[in-house]
Amino acid sequence: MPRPRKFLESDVVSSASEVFAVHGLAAATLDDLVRATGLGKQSLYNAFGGKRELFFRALSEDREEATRAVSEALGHDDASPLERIRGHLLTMAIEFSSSDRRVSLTTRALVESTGEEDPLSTATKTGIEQLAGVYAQCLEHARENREIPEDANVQSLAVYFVAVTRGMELLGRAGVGRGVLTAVALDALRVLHGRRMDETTPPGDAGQPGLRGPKQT
Amino acid sequence: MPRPRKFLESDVVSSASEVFAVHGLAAATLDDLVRATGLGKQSLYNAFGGKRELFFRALSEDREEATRAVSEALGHDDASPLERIRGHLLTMAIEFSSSDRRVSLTTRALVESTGEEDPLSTATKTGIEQLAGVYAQCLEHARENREIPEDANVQSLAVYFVAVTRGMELLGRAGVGRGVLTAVALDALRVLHGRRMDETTPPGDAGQPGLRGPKQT
DNA sequence: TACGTTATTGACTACACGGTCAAAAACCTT
DNA sequence: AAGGTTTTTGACCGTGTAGTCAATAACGTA
Repeated sequence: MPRPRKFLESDVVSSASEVFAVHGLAAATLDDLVRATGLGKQSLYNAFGGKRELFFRALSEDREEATRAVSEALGHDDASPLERIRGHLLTMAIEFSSSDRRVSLTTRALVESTGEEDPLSTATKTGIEQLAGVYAQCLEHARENREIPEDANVQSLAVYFVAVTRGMELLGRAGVGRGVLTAVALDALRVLHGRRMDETTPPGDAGQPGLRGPKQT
Repeated sequence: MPRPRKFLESDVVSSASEVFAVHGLAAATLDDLVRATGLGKQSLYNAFGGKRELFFRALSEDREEATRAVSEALGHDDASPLERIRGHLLTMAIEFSSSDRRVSLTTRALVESTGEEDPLSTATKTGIEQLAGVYAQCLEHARENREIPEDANVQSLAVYFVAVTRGMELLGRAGVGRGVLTAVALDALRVLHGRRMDETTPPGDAGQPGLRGPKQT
């Protein structure tokens, strides 16, 4: 019998997400959010509880979306695991060099968090772990396929890829262009083909027939 | 004959830098700055012109300091170029996994800039180019020394290292520990030893006798 | 069709912020 | 010692902020 809402929470969160991605948590004003979502202040307040809470909702949606996207890109079986990682990184290069002002909410939360104990910080930490998990899974498959060296440390490589993509995101925002970012992505991939630094002879298993080499500028 | 100042501009900028590194530009209040620097508001205003201008001063000092530090780490000739890059990256891993809340002002400016035309953005862009230049120089030496493949693209690799360090910075802030970050750094270095993705036979020049292999967890 | 429940609306509040003003203080020169 | 110049000091101001309140509207049910 109560009066029903005129909006879908998911729509609101998604609009808010946009605002936060462009302005960040602190710099986004309630007015920005009101304008973007079409709701009144009080409705926002009733439904979510305030700017910070709304940000958390947006953040967790963003994390889900991000891991979903990566795990889809890495999970298709139309190509070998290694090829999929390669494709994914190239996609990221293009995405990050687009000129819109978006920054992933995870990165924003990371930078705006005020301390190790800040809920923002813990939320992003689990987000990063999720992401690394997805990479790790794909890398494990690659290892099973003998596409990467037997002794590769899948766990640290997974974190490595999270770091690289985060760095590419920042560089893209700094105005680094698509060509350079693509070259960086291809450079980053060479890790998967390298010998360990203390080895002088190559492992016996490495050739990747299906892949093209980097066409660096 | 005018009354002299009671402070050194460099001291003030350096204190302000600290505040900005912890809080960011937007979140740092003038009161924070007043407290940290010991000056009165008006003195700050006379000497610098306002929060934003002070941030720019701090930013350019930060850029100088950062490039100076990197180029020192990469410029010593107590080790081969490649060894120096390795040492530098490991140093960064330790630094970034320290638990203080600092974030480089360049990264902050990058994230807080509001548009491609924002002076913040252009300042950071040149900062990143400077940094990449330092890496490029060292990589060039490494190439001349035949420590990395002849056909390595020094320019994109330089940008790659900027991306990796930026990523490591973010991960460190997310609470990723020293061990993992070190492993990531070592992973990142493998790029310099890798074959191109379309090669199946190794280049003939690679062994690095003085270096230990990664002790990944 | 009337009632109870919840959503919506828009005016309101308290506050913290960046920035300013004018008076007082401190120094160097002459 | 006196004057001129600049810094310092501390009170002040307008603005924009997140958040609140009380009145009104809209719906399902009975």
